[in-house]
Amino acid sequence: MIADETCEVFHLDPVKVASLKTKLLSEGSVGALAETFKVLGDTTRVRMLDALSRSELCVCDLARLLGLSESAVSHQLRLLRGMRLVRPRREGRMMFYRLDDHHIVRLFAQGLDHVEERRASSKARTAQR
Amino acid sequence: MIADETCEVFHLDPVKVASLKTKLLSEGSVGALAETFKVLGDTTRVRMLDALSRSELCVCDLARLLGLSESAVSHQLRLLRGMRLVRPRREGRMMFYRLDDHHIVRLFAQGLDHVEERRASSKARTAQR
DNA sequence: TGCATATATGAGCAACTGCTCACATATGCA
DNA sequence: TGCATATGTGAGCAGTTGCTCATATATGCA
Repeated sequence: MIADETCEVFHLDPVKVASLKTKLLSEGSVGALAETFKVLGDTTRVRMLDALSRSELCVCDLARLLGLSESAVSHQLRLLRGMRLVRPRREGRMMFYRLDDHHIVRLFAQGLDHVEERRASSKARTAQR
Repeated sequence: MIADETCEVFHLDPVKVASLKTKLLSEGSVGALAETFKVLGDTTRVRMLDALSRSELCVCDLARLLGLSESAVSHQLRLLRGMRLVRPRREGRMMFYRLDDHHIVRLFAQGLDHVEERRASSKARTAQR
């Protein structure tokens, strides 16, 4: 067989394949989902969003609280602003940021559930040995 | 001021800063959360997990279904296996994979909610102009 | 207006990621 | 055992990411 990339034919029932294809997420949904998760897939941004979900903070305080440079924080805030996850509010020369999308809090909570259960089940698995 | 990295003093009430610090997610939780979201932050893996959430598939069919090389799929499956998101089952020379963690499905659903709402509110914002 | 403070941003660099290509491993069957 | 098929994996490369450093912009105040 030449088998360039994949096998020539589906092993799965072709009818099932066709039905599967119609159920898959659209390209747009996949892209949007991945983009959202990608933003959340970085410890710095998770820490920033976590802090901002609890209190509105100026750039300087946020940087200091998390032990980051103001520049790094500012760059990340720009990204988060672009994704409409945080919202700025000017007060004199300071910019106060806060969470603009509380879905994030729920996603964090759900993500933590996942993490916790994974930890618990891996413990159980270790204990069995 | 020398202002090396951040401002010298918090602008926020020090009492509030102290209370905020105790509420923040632990280092471990932050790391685990970011790691989880990072895995989901890639279109290839989103598509793979989406497909596997609907049907158990062998590597070859999965590759063909999504238009990817088997090698690429295999590499990603290794990653997903390591994170216990998918589970393999051997049948002859074929390996069938399926979702091993249905939290993922809920995370996807929740992520899509977020995406949808963002889309809706941005439409509303455009319409206002 | 001129200077200090607070934030934003562009360039550039080191680390990481996801793919391909070549090859290794594992199973079924003649 | 020997060959074909199905999957797994290491190396390497191009693209991306997150940081720092230098500098720009914006605001408050004397």
